[in-house]
Amino acid sequence: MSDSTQQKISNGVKTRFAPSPTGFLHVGGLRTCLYSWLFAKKNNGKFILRVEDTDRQRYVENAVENLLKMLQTMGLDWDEGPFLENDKIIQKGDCGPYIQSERLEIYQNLAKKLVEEDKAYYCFCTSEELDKMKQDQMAQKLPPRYDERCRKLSKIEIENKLKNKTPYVIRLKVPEEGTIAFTDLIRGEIKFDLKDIDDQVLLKSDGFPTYHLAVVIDDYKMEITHIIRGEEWIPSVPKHILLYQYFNWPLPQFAHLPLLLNPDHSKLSKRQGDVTVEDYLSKGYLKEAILNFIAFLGWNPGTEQEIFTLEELIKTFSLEKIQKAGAVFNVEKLDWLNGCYIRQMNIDELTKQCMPYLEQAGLIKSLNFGWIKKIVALEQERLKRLNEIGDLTKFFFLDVLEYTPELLQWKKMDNQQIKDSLSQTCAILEKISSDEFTAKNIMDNLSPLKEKIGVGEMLWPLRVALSGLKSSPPPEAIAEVLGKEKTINRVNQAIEKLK
RNA sequence: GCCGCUAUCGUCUAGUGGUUAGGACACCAGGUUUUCAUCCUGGUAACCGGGGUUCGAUUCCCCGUAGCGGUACCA
Repeated sequence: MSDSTQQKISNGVKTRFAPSPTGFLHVGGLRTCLYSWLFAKKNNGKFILRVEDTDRQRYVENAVENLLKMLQTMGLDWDEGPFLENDKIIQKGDCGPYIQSERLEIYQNLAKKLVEEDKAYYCFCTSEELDKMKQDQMAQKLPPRYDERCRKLSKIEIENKLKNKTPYVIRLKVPEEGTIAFTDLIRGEIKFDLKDIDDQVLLKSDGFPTYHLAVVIDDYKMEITHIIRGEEWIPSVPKHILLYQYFNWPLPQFAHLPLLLNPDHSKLSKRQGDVTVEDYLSKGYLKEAILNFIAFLGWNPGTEQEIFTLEELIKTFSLEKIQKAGAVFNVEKLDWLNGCYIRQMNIDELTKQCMPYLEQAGLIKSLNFGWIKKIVALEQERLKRLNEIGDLTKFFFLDVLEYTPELLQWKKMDNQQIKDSLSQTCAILEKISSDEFTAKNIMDNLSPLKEKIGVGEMLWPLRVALSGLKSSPPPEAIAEVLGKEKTINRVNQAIEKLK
């Protein structure tokens, strides 16, 4: 099979994301989806969604709904497929249905057609027989594979078994020799020997298709031009190509994406941290940051720009720039990127998004948006994840701060010096009216004292008195947000602590 | 075991038949009139190994090695 038989981009690009509803959306799945989406958008093509629910054992209730919601909140829209409207799944598009369990007849008919044309055959082997076959082969150190015994069944034997309702599967008839090669858009030519390829089950005994049958039929029927999916599918491409040939259908283009890896280079998995998109969202990673980060895991534009909006990604994206090797999902860089996005955010929006986390931390008693906004603003440059906001701002909400008196000490100051510093500071603060209790005013008034006793000597004890922390925003900024009364109260509490 | 994919700083990566092998994260140091953070400056740190081809290979070819994936009536 030469690459000239692969379909060219003529009547427009059409890509798909085809997940299995077996749980929450995985970040690897999100990236696959993003790349397919970007490629379609970049080429003014169509992007569709298809649900591959042919495995009833692994089917998870509500997984489809979750999936649709998640893609929606991530801003990846699709032109055809299932959509959520008023919490109900409805399907739109001319190639529907887009849920494989609703297309069984199509697969069954086409599988039968292959049997009629001698390109596939009935197999009546039980799973016990298959297990035994495998064990015998392993014992003899042979590669485990189906020995094709049902290929040799006579017409009469087959008819009898069918008449007796013996359960069966339909298997692909893979030629004994020859090679199948194809050009992967990311990896170049990949070649397989047909003799290494098993007679794949196409239709299971429960009447459902396997992935291999369903994916080929649907990608053809739905006019997919570019199949963009994970590299774990490379070994099954020859089976798919065989099916395209048997059906006499044109081949789509293939692009197999590198895997996402754990820090130890194993395939990204739950055991070593968070893998679902929801996990990251709930920790307070912004969707823009997640998308940006994930886009760069296995792809980069070749320039030095690192921060990209979705629009910019569409403009810049290309399959050729996709990496071949797997990429470690490195949370540290995500943290940095998320911090960048948080710093760029409009403060009203940031405050709004922080609210749920403040509530979670049990900090919001009075919902004074304006006041909370000031607090959030003070921590904006320190925030890397929204779920840090509680710990970072707790001290604003408390009546009494818990800290050890030693924390008030700047360099080699003794208790008396600290007390003096705080009382002199307090005296100055007392003189500022509540109306003029602003950060700038406070610093202006404090300036002479600062000259007299030293910057650190004045500001450090004040900062600890107001925040109870060794790292916090500047004291005058905290004072302004706290207001005159609370500020003076906290300074006096600090002086008390030193007695 | 068999089949396939892959290989540049710790991580994400740029790049080339001749480069001081570039950037980002992380880390370290200094600066930005208190701390933390932000920001700025600087620093440590990489071409898996062996053979070819070549005047010259990190780059091209071959062979190893390692990692990963597949080897299901899972996708």
